[in-house]
Amino acid sequence: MNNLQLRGASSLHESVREELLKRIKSGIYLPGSPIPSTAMLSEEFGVSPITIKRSIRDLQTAGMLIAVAGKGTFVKERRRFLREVDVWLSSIDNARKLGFRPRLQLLSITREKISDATMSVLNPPQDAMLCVRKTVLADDLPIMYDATYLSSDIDEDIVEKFSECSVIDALEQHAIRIVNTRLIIDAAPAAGKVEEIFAIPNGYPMLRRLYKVTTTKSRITIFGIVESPFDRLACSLNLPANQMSGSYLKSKK
Amino acid sequence: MNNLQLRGASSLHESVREELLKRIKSGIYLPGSPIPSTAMLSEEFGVSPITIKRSIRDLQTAGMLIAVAGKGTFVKERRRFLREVDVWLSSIDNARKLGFRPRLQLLSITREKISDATMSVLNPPQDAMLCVRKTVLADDLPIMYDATYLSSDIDEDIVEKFSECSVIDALEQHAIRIVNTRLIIDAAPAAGKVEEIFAIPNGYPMLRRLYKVTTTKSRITIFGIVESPFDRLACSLNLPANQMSGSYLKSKK
DNA sequence: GAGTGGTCTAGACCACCCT
DNA sequence: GGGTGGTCTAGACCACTCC
Repeated sequence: MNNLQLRGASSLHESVREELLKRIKSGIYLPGSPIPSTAMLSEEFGVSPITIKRSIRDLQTAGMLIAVAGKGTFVKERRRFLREVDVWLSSIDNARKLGFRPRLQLLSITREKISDATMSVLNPPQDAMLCVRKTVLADDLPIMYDATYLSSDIDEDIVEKFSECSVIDALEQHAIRIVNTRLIIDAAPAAGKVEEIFAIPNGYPMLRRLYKVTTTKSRITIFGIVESPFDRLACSLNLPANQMSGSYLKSKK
Repeated sequence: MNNLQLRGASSLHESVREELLKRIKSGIYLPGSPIPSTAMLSEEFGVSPITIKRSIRDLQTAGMLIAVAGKGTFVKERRRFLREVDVWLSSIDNARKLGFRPRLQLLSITREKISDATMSVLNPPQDAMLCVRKTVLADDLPIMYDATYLSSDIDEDIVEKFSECSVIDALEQHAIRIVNTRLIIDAAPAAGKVEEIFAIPNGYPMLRRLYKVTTTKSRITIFGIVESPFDRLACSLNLPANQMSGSYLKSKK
């Protein structure tokens, strides 16, 4: 009935997972299409439905499958957005350049403190700031969740711009020059609304870009966090020799 | 007996998870220390041990806990290494600068093709290459798993250097100059040995840096993949205005 | 030997979707 | 109504660790 236990898997649910993964990779199960139901797989493999469910859940958290209650379990479509991080190009323009149809959606404008642990490396102010939250969609699929933090004494018409377009475009439209961008790329578990928006289960990690943008106007320093599902986005950057500093160029020791 | 269901959690295991997370964050359960056993938590919360296990497993994949069979479940120590990606500094020197005691461990030297999907963006050669695998430890904890790919016609003494020290240091010792580094930062599920080394479960994603280093010697182009658990490493970079290109500096449209 | 987590199973209930 | 996945439970077995 089955041909499991072929790989180096030490447990049943692992074997099942490997086998399903193999079928996805080899194209037996196609992106966007449903895989057989738990019951059917259970019968095919001669394993308890619970064990099948376990494997499927693991593949879900690994971003390979997406299960929809009442409908079935589907192979996730894999199309990844390459964010060019070393170029001053807004996410929107970046997406357009890569052939996506990008769209921006304002979620909320609130007053909040920045509480993220990683963010503290960038030394954000301790007091409450204006927080503009939006999602960026590419081809109608959400790929980014952005929280932009502005000092709360900022002009209302600037805030408006921030809710309509990206940080870079908003600044440009007010003729404010960027002096420096400090970026931290990390991954952290999805929390709250982010889980919903991207249908991410169980606090699974999101790829994040935390930024601090300093401008010529000393009053205007912008902080922000952009979160993306790791299977929808990757960052790319280029480091030419003539721009580099560090131990390599100095005579070491 | 319990005070669950307080958060916006829609299921029992979610409530339990939130409660455990709260206790970790508030310091009731301390880093490095064990949390109560499944049986005890089951009693305390008035929930099936299986539901407790479910919550614990989710917190494990989220990098908060680490369960050791026969010993107990422990709160993971959180100390994160900030890799400065825009500076030409070897990982080793970077770690040392941050106060870690770094160490390098050679794992294997093999001949392999580069098969990673993301890597294809960097257009690596299709034929088999020399693959040097090593781990980087900081304070005796593994933080990076590096696979360096070299064209297989390279001198043996250079290969030797690559297995002893980082790419940058190896090149420097042979007086080879780096012309450009192209970097892609993404996250991808852990596979095979990586799961073991970092005690990562279920193909949980690792933060990765894929690089292509071009040098003055045309024969020598180096590819590589560095993987790290996302709770042990983040990348940082700085983008000063004078080095930037892109739409912002050009007159747009 | 007592305690730990890990695995696998069986069975029941729910909410949802589609026809 | 018959299918789907999601949740929760009970119970049994194993391998491991520590005393």
